[in-house]
Amino acid sequence: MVQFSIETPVGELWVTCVDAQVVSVDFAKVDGVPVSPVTQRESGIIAELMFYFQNAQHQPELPVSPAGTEFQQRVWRALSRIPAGSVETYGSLAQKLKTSARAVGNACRANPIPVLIPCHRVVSAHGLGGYMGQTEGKEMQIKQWLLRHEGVLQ
DNA sequence: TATTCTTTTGGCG
DNA sequence: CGCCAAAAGAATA
Repeated sequence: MVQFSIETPVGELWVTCVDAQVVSVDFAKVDGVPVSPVTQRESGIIAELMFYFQNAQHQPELPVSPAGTEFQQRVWRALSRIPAGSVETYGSLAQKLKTSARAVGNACRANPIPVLIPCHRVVSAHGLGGYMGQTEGKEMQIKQWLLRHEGVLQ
């Protein structure tokens, strides 16, 4: 397992890789976890991520292996198909997946890989919805930044 | 199987 | 616009 951090406009991004596959991405730093030396395989991942933070239209399609149930993987794959610069509502996603809006929200909340799996492009019918389990606060700032970065928000 | 959870939704004041 | 209750599906024990 290789873990390293990337400096982004929204803060430090912590990436965990196993066998050149992204396992998790987290905005919160976990103390006590040493940064492993980055190898050749991870350097490509870093480049892709940093490129996205410069060009919102570039959606990095990196090999990911999120740990989750069958249903969650289905939702996450659907999320990955949302093109940069557009958003979906929980309701419309639920229709496509033949499920309910709250079930979709459940899976989104369990998403271990923000940014790469664009759960920030899913909004509620009323407002923005939430992000990483929070409906307000720091997480929402990040969500808003990402959407603004992609031109969805003003 | 029962319990609890959810980044929702629609309606009403 | 803000508050409330309902409701569907899935995760968890």
